Amino acid sequence: MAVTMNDVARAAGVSLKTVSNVLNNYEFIKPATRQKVLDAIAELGYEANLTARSLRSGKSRMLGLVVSDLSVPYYAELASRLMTVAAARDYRVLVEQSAATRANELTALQGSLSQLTDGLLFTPLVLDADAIAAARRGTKPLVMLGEHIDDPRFDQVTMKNVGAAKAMTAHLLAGGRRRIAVIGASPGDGAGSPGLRLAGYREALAEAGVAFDPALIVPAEWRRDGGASAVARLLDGGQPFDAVFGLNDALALGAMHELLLRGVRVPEDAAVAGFDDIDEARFSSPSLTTVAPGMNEIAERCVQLLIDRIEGSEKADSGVHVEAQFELRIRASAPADRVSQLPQTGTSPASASAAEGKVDP
Amino acid sequence: MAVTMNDVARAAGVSLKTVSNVLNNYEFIKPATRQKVLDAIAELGYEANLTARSLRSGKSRMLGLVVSDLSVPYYAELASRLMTVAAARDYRVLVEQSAATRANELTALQGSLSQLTDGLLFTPLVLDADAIAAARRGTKPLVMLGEHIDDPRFDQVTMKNVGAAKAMTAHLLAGGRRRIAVIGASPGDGAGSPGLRLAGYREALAEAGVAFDPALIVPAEWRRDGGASAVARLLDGGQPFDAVFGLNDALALGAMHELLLRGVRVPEDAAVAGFDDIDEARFSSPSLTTVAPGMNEIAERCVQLLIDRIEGSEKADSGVHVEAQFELRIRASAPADRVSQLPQTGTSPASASAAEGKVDP
DNA sequence: CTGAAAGCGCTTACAG
DNA sequence: CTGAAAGCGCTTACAG
Repeated sequence: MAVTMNDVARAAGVSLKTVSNVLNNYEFIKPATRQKVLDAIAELGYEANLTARSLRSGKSRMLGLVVSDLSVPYYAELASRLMTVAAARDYRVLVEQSAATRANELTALQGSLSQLTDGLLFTPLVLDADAIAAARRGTKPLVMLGEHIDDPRFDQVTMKNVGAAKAMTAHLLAGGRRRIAVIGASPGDGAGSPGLRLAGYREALAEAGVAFDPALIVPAEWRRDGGASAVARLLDGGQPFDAVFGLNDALALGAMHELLLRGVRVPEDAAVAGFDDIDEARFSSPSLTTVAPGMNEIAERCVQLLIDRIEGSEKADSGVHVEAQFELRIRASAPADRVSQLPQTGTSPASASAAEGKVDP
Repeated sequence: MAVTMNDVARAAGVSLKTVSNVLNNYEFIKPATRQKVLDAIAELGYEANLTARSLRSGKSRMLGLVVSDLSVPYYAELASRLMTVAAARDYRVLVEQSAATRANELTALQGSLSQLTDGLLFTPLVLDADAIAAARRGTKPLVMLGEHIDDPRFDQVTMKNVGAAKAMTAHLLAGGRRRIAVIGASPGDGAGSPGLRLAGYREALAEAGVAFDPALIVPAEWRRDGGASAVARLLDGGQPFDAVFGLNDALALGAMHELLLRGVRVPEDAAVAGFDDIDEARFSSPSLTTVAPGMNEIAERCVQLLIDRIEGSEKADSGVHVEAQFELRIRASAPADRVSQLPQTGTSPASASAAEGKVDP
């Protein structure tokens, strides 16, 4: 029913191979022959059957993207950009959600997703480098996204977690904050985004001569509700603090929501900072100070790296590691200068018993 | 290199067809034969080549999803759910972004997306029913999402736009609001989400005996920044209002951000309501009153309808139309009772000159 | 520069 | 219940 290459060949009076040559931009074709073929294609409305091409050539021009949950704003924004960047090189992106479970991450690596695609952009959250190396079958390219893995065996595109968290912490310290709670990590975390960002926090504290207090490090699921309940626990525990650093924006926004609900003023009683600079951060009330981790650069570099591996133009023997540049976005939730925000009031540490809220958005 | 059906057939001592029969759950196979085949599959680690299956059978077990922009929270949350629902029926979802341009919507309908998938979930924003009917090639099933199209030729899954907007407006009126600004529509809008939601708003006003004032209807791009700038124009125009109904949550959240920035108290000076109930709405400050449009139901019904069309179990001659049930989510930005919020202050209409902001989150 | 043939790995009539 | 053969629509060596 659909028009095939055979129909085109017949209409143009050439062989199948010649049509294929034209479609694949083979260079040594007589202009007249090429034109005959192009005319026939246009006249018949021929479109190549991608499935047949894929079966024969072994290439699908699809990239797989594995994230835990596409409804997480950071992943949604990343996926959207990845699709746009990939489309510019004539690739599609096929997304798979892992729900951050071991079984699903293994399936993503071994199952039909990798069969359907030419390579994978993988954000592992539970599998470690050895598990991934062991699970991997075949030789299709694999680029790691995020910071859970840091291993010379793998190509990897990340953000400057340590440096960015350090810069943000330094910003809060410069604003006069001394008891900065961290939401989304455990004191002992070493690897992955939580551990790296916590390390940056500690470096900044050390340079400023501020003691590290493990009581200020509050574990939480990296979602808005996780941030909210972490702050609730912090306030209920009576631990004084004058700033909250959510290790991603969802945590920070959830934290800010709970603070305001409890009557803690932001930024007067407690500054709030996040990490990711999702679109929502600009429009929260107060707007959220956060780290812009260079998402555009991440999207471009990882698609480019993966396609270069697929097409063989990137030949490095060991893993290529790319780190995107970050920027701080200073907004109302944690302004540069604490004093200028509060000409008359002065500062008081936040607590569960803070008075009626008053917010400067 | 990969294990093929032929290898399995040889190992099991049966023909290719028998292996195929086992894989496709053909019922009349001797248990012993089936077991031999299953053993061989397990031993060799055979996995069916989906591309070959797709080429031969003409079915890919992929659904196409066309939205304007996957980074829009509503679409991200919808896509995430669609994937989960589809996966339960052993289908994948391939997403394409149209950027709400005519050219891209046509491409999505005619191009390689429809070739790669067994059917399309399509959210048209610029194409109308006739254009879609004309552009459509072949006979692959197509289910419309959203309200831009309402045409008996097409299957369609929508929300109760009119009823939900009417209920929300009635809620605002019941709270004592009389000058309710609408963000995201033009006074003349008739069709699509803006027109339908505006119609619900007008019905509620009429039933309450409140006059419709076109000066309160403010057009805007359906994004956070659109909501913010629409409110800025409204305030700058000096038009008094005591509530803002953003026709989606992004608009409402952007509007709320701008109100608070200008010192307009929410909900004291102006209540704010939205539409969609994205996750963010629960965690804004104040939390956002909005319409939950039944996204789970929408996701389930549209995937089910599309797959039933693909597999032939849905045989209706004309378009099947499904409307999901909605619920109001009453939160702090527009509580049920205005007076209880303000025991001592009373009400004053918002204006650009409103005094220093004070927010009850 | 172009053609005739083989084959990617399945499913699908068609026999038996 | 199972087998041998054809064919989905391409690309890829191999000739010439």
